[in-house]
Order: sequence, then structure tokens, then C-alpha cells
Amino acid sequence: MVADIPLFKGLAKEQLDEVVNSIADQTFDRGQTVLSEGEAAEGFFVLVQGKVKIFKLSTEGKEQILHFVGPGESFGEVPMFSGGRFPANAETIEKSRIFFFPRAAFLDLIGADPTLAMNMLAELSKRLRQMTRLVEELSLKEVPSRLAAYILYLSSENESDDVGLDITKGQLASLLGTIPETLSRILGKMSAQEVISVQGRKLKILDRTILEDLAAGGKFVI
Amino acid sequence: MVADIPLFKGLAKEQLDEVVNSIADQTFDRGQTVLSEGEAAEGFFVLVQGKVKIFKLSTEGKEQILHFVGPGESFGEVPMFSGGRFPANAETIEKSRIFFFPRAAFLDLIGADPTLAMNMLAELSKRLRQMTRLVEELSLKEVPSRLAAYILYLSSENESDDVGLDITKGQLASLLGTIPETLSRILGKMSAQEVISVQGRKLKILDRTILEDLAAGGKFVI
DNA sequence: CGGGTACTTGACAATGGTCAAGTGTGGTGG
DNA sequence: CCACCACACTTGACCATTGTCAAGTACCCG
Repeated sequence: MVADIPLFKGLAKEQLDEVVNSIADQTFDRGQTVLSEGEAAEGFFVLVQGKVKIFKLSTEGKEQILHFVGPGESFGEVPMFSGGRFPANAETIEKSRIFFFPRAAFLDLIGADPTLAMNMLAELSKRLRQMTRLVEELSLKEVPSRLAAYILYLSSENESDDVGLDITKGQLASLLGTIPETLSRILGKMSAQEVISVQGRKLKILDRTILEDLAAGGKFVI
Repeated sequence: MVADIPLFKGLAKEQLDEVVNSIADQTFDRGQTVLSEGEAAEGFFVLVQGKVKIFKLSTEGKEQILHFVGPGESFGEVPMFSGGRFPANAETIEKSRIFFFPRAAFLDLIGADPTLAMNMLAELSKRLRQMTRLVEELSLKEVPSRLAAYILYLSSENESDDVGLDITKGQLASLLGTIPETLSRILGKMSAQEVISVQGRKLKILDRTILEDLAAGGKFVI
């Protein structure tokens, strides 16, 4: 099972054994806090099953989701290499099984095997790319653009014009850097213009051209 | 000189030699493009002297600065480990001397020496932390908050209430995710309320308490 | 001294957030 | 099995923040 985690791909058997011996297996119910911003990090986490959101909170309680973590993905690695404290919060949004990997054992391993270091570099680079895109969208695009980009992303994932949201609309709003009211209004307008159709959490793309134009920053009036 | 670059700190002499043999020394005038978003990466860069901005552009030409690069810092490493293409643009804002490090030689070295891998992990982690803070500010705070946080950061850097901007106000606006007009107005209001004084690019903190409250998301009316 | 760039200021428009009051809807306990 | 409750979502009226457009001033560099 540990061998299926991308981060540990390519590791020699004896090192996989060491990984297995180091980790602690934990189970969380939906809605539980896994780690909190500012907390000293004793290690990092790998999600085996379930779903986790990584997010920031404003002083007034508004939430910005940075990204979601799915099975096989790790989170909370940043303080292993700099700072020592978590830069954001992590909370389960489904019942989840999580492996905890203590700091010292991991740093030993990463010093010993360049494969693990390269895997980690690949993971952090991917994350940096995601964050760059998020900054771009928040700063340079309006909410309809961000929503259009997200719908197109979902559509490309399952290669279909029918896309199902696997998160609540409230969470989608938080991921897009807005609030449920605004998202609801924009979905309503897109629906009225027959760009998409909306049935609960089921969306259908009706006019891909307009979505693509919007995602690129187009000023189509919705 | 190469030994002074944080990324290469702790490397054995023979490996430093290899670094020196691999790099290409380049000089750029102010305002020149070093790399462009989407371009295939043949290697990455280390700034020796001068200053570089890393930024994204919207389709309408608005710019969001992600961060600045100072002497001794590297940039353009992300595609070494994932994707193969640069996620953003880099342009000199001063005459700069830049080392270019080709991909293959670097990957060889990083596989051979865990020190280099750890240095790179530290660098990417630091960057990820920066980006997380940028997302937080863009999404959860208003422009006066971001400006206050930036002024306090500058003040903590040189441990003084007198801070000098080392960039133009236009660039500061782009870094804060706004436009020069808005920045100008907010500086004007802060000045009128005697929170700071503004003389060209020289700022002086007059009321630190209010700045700190603003930076934390406070709703002080300016 | 001249020209371009950086910066400022004003009037206006629009995006999106706030507050308030609904309308479903699914899951749980009686 | 159904009623009810909590929660997700929607809709409306309003307003704050910030961006746009336009014009003008200051300032630095050659």
C-alpha cells in the first residue's frame, strides 16, 4: 500500500520497509482538524483514503481553500524543509485514513536516497505551479473566469460535457476565492444564458466556446 | 563566488568545480526579459547582481508580481522537476548579471549530492510559504491591509521606522495586487491620518499600532 | 532645457461582498 | 415511515472597495 503512494515511487524495498516502520496510521471523522496554521510540525502526512482541504482563514472567518488533497497525496511537508511551522490549516471533509510520518525518520531517509528527494522536489514544484495559477486567477481574473476555468478543468478530467461537483458549492466558492452568494448568482446567469445547465451538483456544458473565452479572461456578458 | 550562493552552500569542492564548469555567465540590461511563461526550460537561473521581478500578466496587460529576486537567489527551477515549462515571466528591473545552469548537469549533481537536494527543497518550501501568504493577502485582505503588512515588513528588515522603497510605487502596486492609482490614494489617506508620512520613496511610520491593526485585517477607517 | 516616465487626483462604473429572508433537501430520531 | 431540523443553497436590496478613464503635475535623465 505504501508502495502505491507516488511520493515513495521508485524506492528500494528496504527503504520502503523503513517507511512502513516509521509511519503512524490515523483515522479522522469528517470535519476534523488535522493540523493548524502556526503549529510546530513534528512530521508530515499522507492521505490514504478520504479527502482533506488545505485552507487559510481571515480574521473575520472567511475561508480561502488553497487546494484539496486526495488519496495518495501528501500534505504538511513545507515545515520539514523551512520554518518549522505549518503555513495553513488542514481539515478532513470526508472520513479519512491518514499516515503520519515523523520528521527525523523522514529526513534520514531523504538524505540517504536521492529518489525520495527527487519525488519530493516534483511534488513541491507541482504545488508551486498550482499556487502560481491560484494567484494569477485571484489577482487577474474575475469570478466568472475562474468558475469557467474550473468547469473546463473538471470536464477535461472525465472527458465529458457532463461534470459532477464532488464538493459542495460553498467549498467551490471558497476555492474560487468568493462566497456562496456570488457563486450562486453567476451559476444562475450562466444557466440563463444557456452556457451551462445546473441540476444540483450536476453541471452540463452547453456552450464550450463561451466558457473557453471566459476562462481566458474574455468579457462575455453573463 | 559560486560558493556564496545559498543554493550551493555545503557542497564539496569537487562539486562546486562542476557547478562552475556548467554555468553560463550572462549580462542583462534593465527591462530585459530573462524567461517567458510557457517557454520550454533548458535550465534555471541564479542572479549574481542586480534585481529581477517574477510576474504574471493578464490578457488585458495587468501585471501581478509574484516576488522579486535578489543577488544570490535562484529562479526558474520549477520546470526542472515538473512540467518542463516556466509558469511565469522574469524580467530584470536593474542591470543584472545572471548565471544560467543547464538542466542535465544540474540533475546529475542533485542526484549525486543530497546536500544540493536539501538546499533546493528548502528554497522551494520558502517559495511555497511566500505564495501561500500572497494568496491569503489577495483573497482575504484589502489593499490597506496588504500595504500595512508590507511597510511593517520593510521596517522589520532594517529595524527602523524610516523605510525606503527600493522599487517604484507602480511596482509596489503590482506586488500588492492593485494599480498605481489605488495605491496612491491609500498612501494619501494614511498620510492625512498621520499613520505614516510619505516623501517620494521615503516612508516614515508614525503610528505603528494602527499599521499593525490594519495588517491583521483591522477595519480602521483610513 | 526638454521629454518621458512616475505619480497624483477626480469623476465614474462595476464587481463583488454584506445582510436578511427565504426555499429546498437529506438524514435522523420518534 | 414520516416529521422535523439542520444545513446547503438561492434571491433581493444595498453598499464598499477598487478598477477605469482622463487629465494634470512632478521629477529625473540625458
